[in-house]
Amino acid sequence: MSVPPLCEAFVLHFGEMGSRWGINRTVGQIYAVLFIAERPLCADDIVDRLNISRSNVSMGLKELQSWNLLRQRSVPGDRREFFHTPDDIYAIVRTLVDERKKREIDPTLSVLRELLMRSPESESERHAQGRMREMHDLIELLTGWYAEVQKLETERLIQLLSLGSRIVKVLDMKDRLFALPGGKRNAQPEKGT
Amino acid sequence: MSVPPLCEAFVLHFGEMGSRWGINRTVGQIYAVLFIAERPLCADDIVDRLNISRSNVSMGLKELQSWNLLRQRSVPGDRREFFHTPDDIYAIVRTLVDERKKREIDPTLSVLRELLMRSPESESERHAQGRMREMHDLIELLTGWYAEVQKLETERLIQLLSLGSRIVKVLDMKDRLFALPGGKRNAQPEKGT
DNA sequence: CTGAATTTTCAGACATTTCTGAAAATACAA
DNA sequence: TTGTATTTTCAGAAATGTCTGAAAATTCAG
Repeated sequence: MSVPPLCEAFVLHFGEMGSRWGINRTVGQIYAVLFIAERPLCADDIVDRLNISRSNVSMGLKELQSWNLLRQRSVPGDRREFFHTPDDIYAIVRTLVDERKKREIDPTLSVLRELLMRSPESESERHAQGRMREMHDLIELLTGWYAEVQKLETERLIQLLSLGSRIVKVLDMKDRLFALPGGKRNAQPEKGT
Repeated sequence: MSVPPLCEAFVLHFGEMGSRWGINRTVGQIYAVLFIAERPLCADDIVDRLNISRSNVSMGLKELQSWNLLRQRSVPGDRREFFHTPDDIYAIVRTLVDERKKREIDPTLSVLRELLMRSPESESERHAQGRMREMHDLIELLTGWYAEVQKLETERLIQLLSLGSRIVKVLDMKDRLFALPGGKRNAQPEKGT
């Protein structure tokens, strides 16, 4: 591998983690190289940096593209394609989570929906269906929340994230505001509880 | 496979999804069987239901235990161990997310921390380190938020999740309360914080 | 202790995934 | 069009992962 030591450590780590992330070593390394590159890279740049075959790079790039993780740029007068990752790391994470949800959660949700439509034909099927419903409802709650949060601008998201569990205090405050004696929606803070 | 049709469909799906979830087919199926079972099962019960070898079940159970996904119960006068999944599906998801974080995120965070301590020895290393810092800071923000939320009781968590993006309205309200004319921190509900 | 019931380990068979080089396809300048 | 640069495809080699049966280990009643 022909990259500076610091970069090499990063790239190797991404390669090793690849398998845990459901992509393979090479794909992880290609992504890492692109992520830290100072400029968009063409396929041969990646071959040089990682010492892997050209065809492997081609397949790896295809894979990353199927995850919507790459942008490409073509230089006038140059026939090659240059690849880079988005600058905005928040956007990257949004994409990543979206894609994982699409591959790892949505199919299950749709199978569960289908199975919940069927009529159980025994006590054990009835029980199983109960468990499936619990799973279904929780996944819906989580993905519904995610869909909502996904709509927020980065600014708002950071605000929310920074709040952490202190969000509970805000929720409490809201509850108190809305739960005053003498009717709802009376914004006098002090009285209630 | 000797389970009712509805259960079979569920189990087969979990098997197929297994590879996307970073576990193998058999382990996915074993989990599925335990998840929908009406009572704790012993290893041989699983062999019967899935038609796989006893040793495979043994390894699969070990794997699931390493994920903290199983509870076991021993019946007096019976030498066998019986396995089951927790009843509380929220607890299951908490465990799942914890374990995935531990395996998929924490190692990266620690590598990033280490790499950010090093001194860059070239312009390209400096740039790479900048990207690593962005990644590091975002992961810290996300995992920090997660750690906070993990502390909430299920009740609170559901409240928060149900709110979805309407949380923003609550945040706005909070901002307005704290940003009234006449100095900061004046419109708080209770005086002493 | 012995011996039966049960679980675990592990070498090798089998299956799947990843990687390569060579060939085919594509894109485009001249 | 031809020729060259570049990308993609794909068959098979290499590597990795999964599964099984047999043997070893463990557990516990008697």
